[in-house]
Amino acid sequence: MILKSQVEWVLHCCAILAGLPDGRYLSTKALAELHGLPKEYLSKALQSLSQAGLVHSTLGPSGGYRLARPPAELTFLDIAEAVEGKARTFVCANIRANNPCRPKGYCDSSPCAVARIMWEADEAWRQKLRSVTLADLGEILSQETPPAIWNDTFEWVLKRAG
Amino acid sequence: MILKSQVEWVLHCCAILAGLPDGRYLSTKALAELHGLPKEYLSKALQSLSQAGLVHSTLGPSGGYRLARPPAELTFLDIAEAVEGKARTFVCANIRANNPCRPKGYCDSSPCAVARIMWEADEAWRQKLRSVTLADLGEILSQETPPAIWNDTFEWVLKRAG
DNA sequence: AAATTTAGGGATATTTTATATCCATAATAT
DNA sequence: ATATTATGGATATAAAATATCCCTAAATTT
Ligand code: SF4
Ligand code: SF4
Repeated sequence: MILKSQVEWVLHCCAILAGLPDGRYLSTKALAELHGLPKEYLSKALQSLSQAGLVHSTLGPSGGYRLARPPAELTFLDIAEAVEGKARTFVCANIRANNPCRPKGYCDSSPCAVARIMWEADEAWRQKLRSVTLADLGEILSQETPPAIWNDTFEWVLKRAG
Repeated sequence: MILKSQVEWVLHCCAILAGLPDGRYLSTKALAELHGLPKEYLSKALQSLSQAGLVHSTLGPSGGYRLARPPAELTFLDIAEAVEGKARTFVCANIRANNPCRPKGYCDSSPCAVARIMWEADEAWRQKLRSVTLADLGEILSQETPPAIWNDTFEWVLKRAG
């Protein structure tokens, strides 16, 4: 069970978008080039963000994406779910229904303990991701990244931002 | 990102094994029949449990599996990891290394904030599963399952246990 | 001693998901 | 007008999950 690589991609892209000045847009092309990713496929991931309402897009030259909300209001969970979907990782195939000792037509009123416990673990994962915002990430990255690289990167980005 | 269905299978199987009297074994055939599962493929899942040291097996007629430890010492995490593997769900492809603004040969000392946060979420999932044992599960199931079904099931199981 | 039953492991096939590319379209900027 | 962009559909490829088959060695039953 491994997350799509698109999750990493869009997290990095959002971190960049979070540093963009108000009103500026950054294109798929620039984001793909900056991260060394296949442009067409990254585009699908960014479209997922757009469909989830996390980013706003605009067309034409100087077009691209910007965040739809302030970085403090965008969580890791928002972003991960946009790409990965909101489905739980444990899907219950209801195999207890196959138990030959069950009366025919017996219908279980609710999911059993196995499913509930697995879903609680899923929720713990979600809760952690819900507790971290893009603003938090930006703060950490700006502290940890060597200033030279950090500045060069945003200079590079601004040169390409529409 | 969805867990293998084998995870559900082995959790149910372990719940049954946990109710087995000391020294008795239950075969793959019986476990597959009880849950309505493909015997050969379930066998692979049970072999994973065996390789992880969670169950003990014995050959021949009246052979099969029993738990290797008391139910209170077997956690959901033990069981899930035996089948699903211990790898983290977020794998870092180190795409920041592709950043054209980085000096050539620059080597990042440690994983960045994105990876660390995602790994913390993984750990929250693990922590929840680590906190629930087969003994806990057995207690809940025995309370929630209608007594008639519960008793019939273990009668059925004991008739087939070696 | 022979026949039966079992776990274990290897090989292989099928189905589903993830990854990736290509193209047509409409909107926007210059 | 021309160039550039997001979007969505179609399709192709690679990888993983699901599943079956068969052989072996060990243990039990007869
Ligand atoms: S016992 Fe629980 S996990 Fe298993 S099939 Fe039923 S509801 Fe799903
Ligand atoms: S920035 Fe973090 S998540 Fe992204 S590639 Fe680097 S270490 Fe991995």
